[in-house]
Amino acid sequence: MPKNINFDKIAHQPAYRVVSEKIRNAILSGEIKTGELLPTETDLAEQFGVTRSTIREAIRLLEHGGILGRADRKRLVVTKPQTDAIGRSVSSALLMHQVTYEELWQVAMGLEPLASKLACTTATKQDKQLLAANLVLTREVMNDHDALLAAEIEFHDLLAKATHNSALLLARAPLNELFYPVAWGEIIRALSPGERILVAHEHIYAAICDNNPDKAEEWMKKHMVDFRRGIEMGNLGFDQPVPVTP
Amino acid sequence: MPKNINFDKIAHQPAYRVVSEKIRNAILSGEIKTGELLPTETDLAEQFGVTRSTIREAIRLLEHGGILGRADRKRLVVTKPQTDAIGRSVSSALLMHQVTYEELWQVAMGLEPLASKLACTTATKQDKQLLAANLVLTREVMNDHDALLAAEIEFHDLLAKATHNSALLLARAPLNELFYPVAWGEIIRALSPGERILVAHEHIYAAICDNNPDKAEEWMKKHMVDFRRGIEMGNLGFDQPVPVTP
DNA sequence: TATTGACCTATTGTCGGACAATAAGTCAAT
DNA sequence: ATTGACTTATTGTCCGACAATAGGTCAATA
Repeated sequence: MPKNINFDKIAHQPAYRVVSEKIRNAILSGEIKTGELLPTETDLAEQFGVTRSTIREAIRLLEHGGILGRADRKRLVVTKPQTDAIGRSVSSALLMHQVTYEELWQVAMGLEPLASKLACTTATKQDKQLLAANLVLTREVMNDHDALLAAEIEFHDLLAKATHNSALLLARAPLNELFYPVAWGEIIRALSPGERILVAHEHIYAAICDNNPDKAEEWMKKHMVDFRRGIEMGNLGFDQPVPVTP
Repeated sequence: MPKNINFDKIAHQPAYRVVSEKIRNAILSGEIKTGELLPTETDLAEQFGVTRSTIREAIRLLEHGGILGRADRKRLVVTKPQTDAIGRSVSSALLMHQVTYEELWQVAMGLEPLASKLACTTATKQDKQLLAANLVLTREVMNDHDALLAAEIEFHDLLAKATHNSALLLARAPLNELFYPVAWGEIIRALSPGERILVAHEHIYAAICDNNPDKAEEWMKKHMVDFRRGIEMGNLGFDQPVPVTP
């Protein structure tokens, strides 16, 4: 038996990780501000005392998280990660966990009514205008499946944006990315529920304009329950994993 | 004025992106299964017809999302992204958006009561045992601020895991990562609310064992409202951005 | 004046080769 | 069954090179 001495596992990080962390910290701590250009690769290589290849690997590591983007396709720039950028990572993760419609719906049930409620007090005039425009659009494309799907997704997205809550936006990113496109897509093709969708959206919109959080929340709940029924009636099993569709 | 002909912006992707996408698709489509080793860098370079450097950059791109990890610190292996891996990306994003306590609390209000409710029907014996053990631990470390904080965070984490809903786990990752550590940390140091925390946790646990979703949800809501009051009473403003603490 | 063109420069994307460090495997010795 | 010595495969890092191109400057042109 070994003595009961325990050494900590020593943490030998490869250089590209170390560099990546340092850059990440510099960005998060505000040392390099959003919108600023990152030094050129050659500069960085010199500063950190490593080769350009190493720097490049470090940069790639950050690029995926959306912290770094490119201004004009050449120089790298520090960016606020947009929800869709981060959403892709999350979606990949969920797909690999074989997330089911049921699971996503449960999250939607937690977040979407909340978004409706919050939007009542936070929505600006512009937010409301965008929502109104979306309603008009929805009515127009009622019979075009693809366009209707896009409009439906946009409505929920606009609503979430109207909360001006970035945490909420990020938390519901997978809904935009995975859930609605696939699930609503199926439902719309199978049941043509355009009218029902529009009615729900209109009530939610009205509630927001009336500054009536309870009503907004309530209608969104109804809308989501309706949605669930749609899935159940369609051929797609509610407890099935969401299929991979690139 | 230019003629109203519009060409699509041509999408010239650098090779490392293309390669990264191809590997990503191969993984998501199940062509390479979870747990399998990725071919060696030299192999990949040959297969794709690019240099090893390019392959490496492509790999780094995926590594950040947690799709790739390493089995034994050498060969790369395909992994299911764990919540903490993805959580770090999301947290970075939120920090850069200067997310406030208020925003995170709102999300918590949407997700945590939901988790409590769901856990009632999904928690296994083992889940309950873990929760019970956590309660014992909490009682023991009641006066040790750091340990209490850790136990409190663990309780919520265990609860979320008991739902066996990966979408929910991922959505609430930033709470674990950002919100609780910082906010609870402050509250615990300032108010020593150990007793109140324990009582709430015990009620939630009891509700789960009784299979009483409404009660579980209700107590979690109370718990979160309590939490909010704690923040408001402490010196940290509720509408302040969460500080960057690496 | 505003667009075009020619030119130069800085920076990224990609290549190829090189070598050290180190997991992993093999086989013999204890 | 563990240790040790040896070999091999693979990653981490370095160096140097070059093509492609975005950006800037400045003159020529309509």
